[in-house]
Amino acid sequence: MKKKVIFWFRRDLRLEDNTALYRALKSGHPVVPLFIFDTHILDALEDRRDQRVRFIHQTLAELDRRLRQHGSSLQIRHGKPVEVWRELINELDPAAVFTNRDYEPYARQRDEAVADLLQKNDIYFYDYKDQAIFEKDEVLTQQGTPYTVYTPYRRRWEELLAGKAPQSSPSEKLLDKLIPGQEAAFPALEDLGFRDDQGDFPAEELPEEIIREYHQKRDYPAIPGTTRLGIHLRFGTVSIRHLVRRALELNDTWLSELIWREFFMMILWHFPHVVDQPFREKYAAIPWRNNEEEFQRWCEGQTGYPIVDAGMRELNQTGFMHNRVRMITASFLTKHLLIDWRWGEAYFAKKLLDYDLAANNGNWQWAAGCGCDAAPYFRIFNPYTQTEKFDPQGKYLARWVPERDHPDYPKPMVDHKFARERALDTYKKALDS
DNA sequence: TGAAATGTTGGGGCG
DNA sequence: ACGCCCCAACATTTC
Repeated sequence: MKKKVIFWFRRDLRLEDNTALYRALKSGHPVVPLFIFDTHILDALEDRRDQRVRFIHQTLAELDRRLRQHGSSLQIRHGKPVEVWRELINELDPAAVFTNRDYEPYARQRDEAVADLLQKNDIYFYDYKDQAIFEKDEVLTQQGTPYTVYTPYRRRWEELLAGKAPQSSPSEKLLDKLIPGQEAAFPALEDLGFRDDQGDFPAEELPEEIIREYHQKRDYPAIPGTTRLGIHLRFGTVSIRHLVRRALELNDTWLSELIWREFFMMILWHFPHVVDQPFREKYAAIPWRNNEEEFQRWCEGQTGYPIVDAGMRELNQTGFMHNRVRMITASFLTKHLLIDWRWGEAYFAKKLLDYDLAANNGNWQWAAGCGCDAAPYFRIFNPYTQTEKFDPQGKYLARWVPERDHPDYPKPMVDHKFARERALDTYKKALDS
């Protein structure tokens, strides 16, 4: 009997065009598909109804159902990855482990520890590029340094792609190479310490019409002009190669957004200190006001600025916020209230279904002015002007802040002109010295 | 992937 | 006819 190999699912919860899964299935060994619910991550979540856990659970259930159609089933474990792997090694005695690379600092450290353990047991650890078109240092300047400005990065990225459609790995065609056996138990959400809930997640079907018109409609939060594929990119329920192929056919502006995603992934890979430090070191000197009460009002959508409140309420109620409004609310928190971008980043991390460390961190630093290729600090969004431009009929406001004209709706918590000048002054003083 | 302040231009009202 | 003022519209500079 041939030894088994294990395919470890992480941020790639799909059977189609899954690079490492394909390679495992091609290895000639029977493949055990595995997912580990990582207690390091789960225990840190505050909300026992966290919708992202439910999304993963639901997605895994569907994967398992499909695997069972092929006579196999998904192994699911729950624990600290290194400890789980110790058990798996004893239990399954695998010849090798296949997985797709993940570039976040925690994942890198986890994989290093697991790879180390496997190596000590003479088990191969094969990892593959899957969640990006170009990873690590595949896109570098002529000096061999990572790009820190988006536009030249994008130019080089497109040069390397050379207009060619990225190739898929047809893992879905080899599912008969999975290990037979349907005895693996599938845990309920409750077994993992979470509660089940209602509600639909956005579909993973590609909304072609939206992509076609993306450049015209993406900035208007009242209309469905964005694809809402973030959550699927986060958990890998859709293949980036597939999306880039469609982007090449359908819309250049949308392709640009996919490249922004890789830009920030690459920044996080090369400059992991951005996780808790500004990319531009000088910005560490900004004396954030960090007023807790004001932060609370921002979180709850009670600032008295309708567009800000609309965004925060959309986030709180749905786990989603339109991108234009993410920029406005982030600008308001960092500039108008002078609250540390990391507070805002942490709040978004807690609430966004599509939360992704690289993108969230990159965009918050962009908004605060301290990131690579960031908006200059003196670029301060005027919430009223933004509303006129991007929600001219007030439809978005009407949906999320219906009481905005009532006498009991709060007055603006800070005067725009005053806050603007205070921010300019504070940033200028901190950066000059 | 801003906004405000400041500068310039040109048409119209008016003496 | 002309100069002057006003001010909207646009452009440039500044934050």
